[in-house]
Amino acid sequence: MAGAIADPVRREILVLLRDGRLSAGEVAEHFAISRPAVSRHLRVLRQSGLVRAELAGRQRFYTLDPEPFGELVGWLAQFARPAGWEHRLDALETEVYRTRRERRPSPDVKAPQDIGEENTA
Amino acid sequence: MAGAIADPVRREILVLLRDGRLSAGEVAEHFAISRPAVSRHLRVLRQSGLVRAELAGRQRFYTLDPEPFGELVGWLAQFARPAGWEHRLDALETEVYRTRRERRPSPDVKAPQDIGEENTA
DNA sequence: GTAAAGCGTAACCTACTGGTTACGCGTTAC
DNA sequence: GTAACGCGTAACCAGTAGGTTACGCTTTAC
Repeated sequence: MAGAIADPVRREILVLLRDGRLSAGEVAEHFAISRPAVSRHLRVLRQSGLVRAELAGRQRFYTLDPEPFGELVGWLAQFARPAGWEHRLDALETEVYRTRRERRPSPDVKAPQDIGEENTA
Repeated sequence: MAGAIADPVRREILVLLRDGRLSAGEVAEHFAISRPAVSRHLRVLRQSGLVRAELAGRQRFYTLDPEPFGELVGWLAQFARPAGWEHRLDALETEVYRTRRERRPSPDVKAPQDIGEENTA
C-alpha cells in the first residue's frame, strides 16, 4: 500500500483516476513511458487495492477504490500532535467503510465484471 | 516523503519515536539489522523531514516532526469519496501547522542544537 | 475468415535500495 | 593521555524496481 504510493507515476495515475474511470490506453496516453510500463503500474495499484479494473470488451476500465486510503490515513493519524485530530479521523474512517458497503449492496450485480486480484496490500 | 514511509523498518522507527525521543542506539536496539543500516534509515527520515536530530554529547536524539504527515494526509484527502471528509481534513491540517508554529516560538532557543538537513522531501 | 485494435505478460537490462563489514571522528571515562 | 563509547560514512554486494522490446491473447471491424 505505502509502496504503491511511493512511485510518482502511480501517484499521477491515481490523480487521473480521481475524476472518473479511464481505460488503460487513456491512462497510458498521459505518460512518456511505454504502455507495458503503465500496465505494470496499474497492476501494482490493482494488487494494493487502490484501483479496480472492469472488463468491457477488449478494453479495461480502471476506477479508484477509496477504501485503502482511509487505512493509510488511519495509520498516519497516530503521528499527529494536536489533540482531537485522531478522533476525528476515526470517525472519518468509519465513514469511508460505511460508504463502501453502501456502494456494493449486492455482490451478484456483475455488469460489468470485476477482475479478481490477490490484493497483496 | 512517500518513499520514506514505504519502508517497513522506517515505519516502525516512526512508531517508536511516537512516544518520545530516542537516541540512535536505542532505536537500533529494536531491530535485528546492523546499526549502520538503522543509521541510514534515520538519515532518510531526517532528509524527508519526518524526524529531527539533536546533538547531545556523543549521542544523537531523534524526535518526530509531525508536520510532513499533514502534507501527505492532505494529498490523500483528494481521493476520499464521502462528502465532508476533505473539509474536515483541511481544518485538521491547519491545526497541525498552527500547532507546529506554536511549538517553535523563537528560533534562537538553541539548546539543544538542531542538526541541519537539506530536507530533500 | 482475416486484419487490426487493446491489453497484458515475458524476458531482459540498468539503476537504485537496503543490507553488510571496515573505518574514522568526536566525546566521555579513567 | 589513552581507552572505550556512540554514531556516522565509505565501500561493497545482492535483490528488487522500473524501464524497454517482443510477443500472445481476446475482441472488434470489415
